[in-house]
Order: sequence, then structure tokens, then C-alpha cells
Amino acid sequence: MTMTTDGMGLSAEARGFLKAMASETRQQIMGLFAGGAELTVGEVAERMSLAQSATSTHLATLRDGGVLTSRREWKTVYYRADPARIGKALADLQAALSTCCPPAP
Amino acid sequence: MTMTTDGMGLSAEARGFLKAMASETRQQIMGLFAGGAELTVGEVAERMSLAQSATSTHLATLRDGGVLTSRREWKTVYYRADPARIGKALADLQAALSTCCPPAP
DNA sequence: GCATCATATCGTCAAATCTGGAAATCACAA
DNA sequence: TTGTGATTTCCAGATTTGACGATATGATGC
Repeated sequence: MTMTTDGMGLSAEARGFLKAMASETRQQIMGLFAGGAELTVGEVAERMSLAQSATSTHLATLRDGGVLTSRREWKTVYYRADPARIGKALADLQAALSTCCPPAP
Repeated sequence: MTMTTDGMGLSAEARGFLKAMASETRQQIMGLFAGGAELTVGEVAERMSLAQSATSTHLATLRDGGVLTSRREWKTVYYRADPARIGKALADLQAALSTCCPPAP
């Protein structure tokens, strides 16, 4: 089984994580999910003072980046953090950087 | 002593790291520094088939993001990875995500 | 002082991203 | 089937990013 990597050996998970988390707005959005909170698009939009469409897009980006998961119940979609995939991305990042740029000689 | 953070509690180091590493081109550039290699702007430009100006900008972004350090010798500037600051950024990232989105219930 | 080599900055352009409003979807109730 | 509420997708416009060429800076040797 092959794994898609770039020149640094970064896994797809790590790359997606970096892209998703590079935006300051999305970093702030992640702060709303502290403590495993489950939030709807509307709630995030209101707390962030953002249009619903923009909020939906950001949440989708975070989901695609492996940082959030979504669960549909009735008509509303609940988002929450995905600790397992976050941990995987961070582990991959650390592994790639360890082989690339060793912390200890 | 106060520390600048965003809504997620991300340190300035972690935010700079994310911004610097979000670019696929810069990820590839980092791959050139494997094994603690020291490279000049010209060498990176040639290996990446990139203009000198673009390369210089990317390297500056990586330096500002705390991923690379630079050392000037004679007329040429040598860049290399900065494992200590990379480690700090990763640790901050992990810490923020641990309090934000606990891996274990 | 002047010339030179490596790098940094400036100016401009194309491409990508972010945003908000409008329209389309989707899942259900009546 | 029609209606309603929540989300997603589509469509511009505005901002940002990335690339190049040209010019400026900085450190040295003459």
C-alpha cells in the first residue's frame, strides 16, 4: 500500500491538516470546539459573526482536513473535533520533521 | 509575561509555523534540508527550478515562521532547519489541541 | 572611490482564497 | 405533494498569495 507524500515525506493527513489550520479564522473556529463541544453551522456562524455560507465552507474545509467530523441529525448538522485524526496528523508531522530536521544530534 | 494567542490558544510560534508550512512549495523546500543540510538561496533556487526572488521570499517566510535559521558568511547566506523552534511549535500545537480537543475521553 | 557576487526588495501580473447574497438541496411534517 | 428549517452550493467581487523580471542592498576586493 503506497502513501502519497511530498518532497518532505508529509502524509496526506498532515498536508490536509496544515492547509485547514493555516487560516486564522479557522483557528478561532476550532477554539469553539473546546472540551468536545458539538456545534451546528448556525451556532458557529453566530458566535463568529460570519455569514452562514462562509461558515459552512470553513467547516467543510476543516472536515476535509481531518480536524472535524460531522453528524447529521434531523435537519441540523453537528460538528465536533476529531481527536483521532488530529493525533494522526500531528504524529505524521512530527515523524516527517524528525527525519527531515532531527531535534537532537 | 503575556503570550499572544488566538481563540484556540495557539502561540505565536505555532501560528507562524502553520502559515509557513501550509504551502506545498515550502514543504518541498524543507525536504532539501534533510539531515541538517545547509543550503544557499541559489542552491535552493536551482534545485527547485524557481526564480531567485521567489526562493528568497519563501526562505524568508520559513525563517519568519521559525522553521529555518540563516547564517551569513562572506557574501552568501546559508539556511538550515531550526529543530529547537520546530519542536517548540509542534509542542505548542499539541498542547493547544490537547486542551481544545482531548484525544482521550 | 568602483566593480562584483549573492541576496533582498520592488513592481506587476496571474492564480488562488475568502466572503456574502441568492439559489439549490435535503430531511422531515402536515 | 407542498411547506419549512438548516445546510450546502453557486456566483460575483475583494483580498491575498506566488511567480517573474528588474532594481537595490551589502560585503568584499581592487
